[in-house]
Amino acid sequence: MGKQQWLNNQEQATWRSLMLTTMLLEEALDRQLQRDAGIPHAYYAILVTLSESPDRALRMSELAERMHYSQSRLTHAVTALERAGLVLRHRCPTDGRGQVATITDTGMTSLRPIAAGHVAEVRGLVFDHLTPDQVTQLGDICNTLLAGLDPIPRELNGPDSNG
Amino acid sequence: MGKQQWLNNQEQATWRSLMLTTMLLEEALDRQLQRDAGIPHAYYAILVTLSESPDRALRMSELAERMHYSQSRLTHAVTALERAGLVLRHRCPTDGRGQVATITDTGMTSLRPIAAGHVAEVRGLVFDHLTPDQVTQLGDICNTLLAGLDPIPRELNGPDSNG
DNA sequence: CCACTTTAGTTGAACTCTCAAGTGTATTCT
DNA sequence: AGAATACACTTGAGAGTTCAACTAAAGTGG
Repeated sequence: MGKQQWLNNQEQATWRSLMLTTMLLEEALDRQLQRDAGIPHAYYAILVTLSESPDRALRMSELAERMHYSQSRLTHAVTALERAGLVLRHRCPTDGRGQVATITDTGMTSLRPIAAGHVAEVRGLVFDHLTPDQVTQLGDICNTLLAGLDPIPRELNGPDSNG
Repeated sequence: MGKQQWLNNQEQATWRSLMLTTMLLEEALDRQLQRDAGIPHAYYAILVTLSESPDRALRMSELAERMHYSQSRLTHAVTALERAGLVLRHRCPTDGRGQVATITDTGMTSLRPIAAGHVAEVRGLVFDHLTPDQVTQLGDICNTLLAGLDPIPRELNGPDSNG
């Protein structure tokens, strides 16, 4: 009746490889950053996003949306980064509810060597092993899957279809 | 000198897509299993591995190695699964240090519908969107990366090269 | 202007995982 | 056999995440 229910052998093998690869890759990235910078990968990503933003600052909600983190996750993370002196938080001037997170000078200075080490790890674990064609294939596959995974439409705010 | 240090534009875009894809995928799998079965994806994987093993049982260390989990992680996980009545633990008869984890009848019975729901999720999020060629490409890419990521050689215990 | 609802963000508890230390059982070496 | 070492597993503390309240400020409609 309709859709096939189970995975065939090739799909099953691919699935197990994919799950193992993503697990080991995330662990390797976390280990490297924790060892060399004392922060997890998720926190590093926050610092990078802030460093690339105008005035090195973003509203908490805007930051959460870009990172695809929950607000709670972001609050906890920014609290930790603030304790570490890498980020500052202050009230938003135009909206009394809002907070603006800013990466500090210390944060910016720390980030350069951390990013270099991280990129070296990414090259060494991923891109050094793939052909240009494979990079293209991987990008295409991920973008295809993102269309189904990402609740937020990318590149364009679709018109609301309900209401 | 020598190796290129930074990622080119295509690599950077691919990398961001990959990180986002793996994050959203893991989150979706965890959410579905937590909602429908009350356990996280990592625990589900343990149950599956046990259910496929002879006598539905494995030594803790053997299980940890197959899952690529730390022993500590596995101990905590099995403790939780035992509390839930899905797994049992008892002393290994041939080695007083060892423990053998067994999936219970309850665990086996619960697993069938849980697995069906999980597979449906995997199909719906991944394989329904990919062409057969893409599945092959993805499998090849993952296996390539695993060679560099996986400390344990697969399919063959290589001869020990030290000593 | 005052209730009602929405939005922004925080909080705290529960859970999972990591890391370092600890317990107890084999194994090895002399 | 006895000491030293290695192995299997557990424990507990700390960190990061989720989830369900909760606080407080905007917006909305009478």
